[in-house]
Amino acid sequence: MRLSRYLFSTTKEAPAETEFVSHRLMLRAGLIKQVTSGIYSFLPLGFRVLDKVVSVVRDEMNAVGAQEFLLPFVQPAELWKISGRWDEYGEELLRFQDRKGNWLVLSPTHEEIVTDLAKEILTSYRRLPVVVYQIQIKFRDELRPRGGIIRSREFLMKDAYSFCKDEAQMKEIYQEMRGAYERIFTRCGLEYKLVEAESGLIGGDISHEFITPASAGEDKIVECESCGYCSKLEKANSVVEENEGVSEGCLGEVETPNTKPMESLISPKDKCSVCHAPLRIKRGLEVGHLFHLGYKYSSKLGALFSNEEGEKNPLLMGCYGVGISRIPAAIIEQNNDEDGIIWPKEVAPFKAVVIPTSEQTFDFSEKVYQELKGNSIDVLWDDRDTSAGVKFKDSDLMGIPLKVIIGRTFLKEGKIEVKKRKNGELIKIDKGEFIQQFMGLM
RNA sequence: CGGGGCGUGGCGCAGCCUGGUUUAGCGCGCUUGCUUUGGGAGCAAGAGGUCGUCGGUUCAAAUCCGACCGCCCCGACCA
Repeated sequence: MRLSRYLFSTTKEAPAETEFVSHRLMLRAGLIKQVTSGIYSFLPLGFRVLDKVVSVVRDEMNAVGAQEFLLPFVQPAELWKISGRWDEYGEELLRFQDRKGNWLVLSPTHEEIVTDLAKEILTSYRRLPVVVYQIQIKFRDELRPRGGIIRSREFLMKDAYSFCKDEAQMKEIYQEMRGAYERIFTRCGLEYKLVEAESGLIGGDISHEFITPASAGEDKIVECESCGYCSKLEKANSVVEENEGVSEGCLGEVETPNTKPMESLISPKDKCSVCHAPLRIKRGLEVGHLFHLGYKYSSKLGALFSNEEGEKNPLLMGCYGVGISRIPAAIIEQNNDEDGIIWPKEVAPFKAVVIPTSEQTFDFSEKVYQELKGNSIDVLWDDRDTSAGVKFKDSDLMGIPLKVIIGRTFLKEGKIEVKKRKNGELIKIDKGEFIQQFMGLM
């Protein structure tokens, strides 16, 4: 893509009240633009990142046999009345009427409609288990949207639903999904913790969250300094040590008669209930959630299947969410410096930007750009008529992993420079060996 | 929903307290020209504003008062 024709805008300033790095940088680098409270446009650059995240998620979901489909964003009130959530959900559920006066909702999640679908098709144990997923807009009329895309009202989510015949099958699927999630977040360059969590309004008994450490996060997690025990603050257990310094290190599963649910705060006396090491509180951002839904929706909506004995039972359900539009923000929270964003390779909007810094190298820079493009590299060509400094600053702000600089070093030594965003490392490559060496850097 | 704050060219802000000498200002960005060009260049000349909306007070309102709308921040709640 030639930058002179790219719909983007970078700025030196962000509004004073934006307090999170990710929010500031997303605005400054021109990834998103706020339209109204909690609702954002993704500009081409931001959309590319989002799209990369989507690809990773899709890839890993497909790999564990989940099937992609698409459910409606606008749904009739009826199914919500049957499940009971028409009354339970409160004002977060945005409701409105069509011209005929029928009530509709902008879907905040899709359990009702997917259960209704499963009810028609999954009528026999022979067809189970099944996992379906979609990548779709959700709307939750949040009391208070915040942090830019971190907590928006309209957001993009991957939600998967599993239907099983029994607990054993369910457990298997749950583990597969967990594995897929671990790979998703690793590929996105995110550090994460898997913690036990509440399942809230979605329902169900077992629930785990993938929390990524970020000061912008809304969740507080408790982490053991020694054995890796990790939990949401409100679900955490601790033991109060009577005599200090008894046990050090991780002892694995131990009987802990003094175990107590943690209150809202931990004191220095609260120790890990597993290994008795000190605990600490961190802020984190929920990026993924696994729910064991049980029979809540299938029984209410009458989604029954026949088992081996010909008996009719409700489908055993699970659901699995990934907050896709939140992930770019989470990545930025963990990957930035004073110059801007530092995208991990897999989610970078472009892998490289070709920068001519002199009029005499402009034509040659286009050749290099075309050659990279010909090798299927997502590459930008900064063909703008502006100073080298501006090009470098913009590239750094936007977080492009590699700068391909063609300027005075090329004129003097015939060498193309490649500079890494992450550590500033500068590599000079001979014109003739450029492509081979560059591909080696990818 | 409770508490706090803000709405002024495309973006970021000042001006408001103490109404009129302000033709509504500054920085960034934008346009044109010249000089520049390896880390957000310089000079010169320009374009661009119903000061959120409606109403009130006043000889006079960006400025004071009221209502409304929108947005942000803290809290409770949530991917």
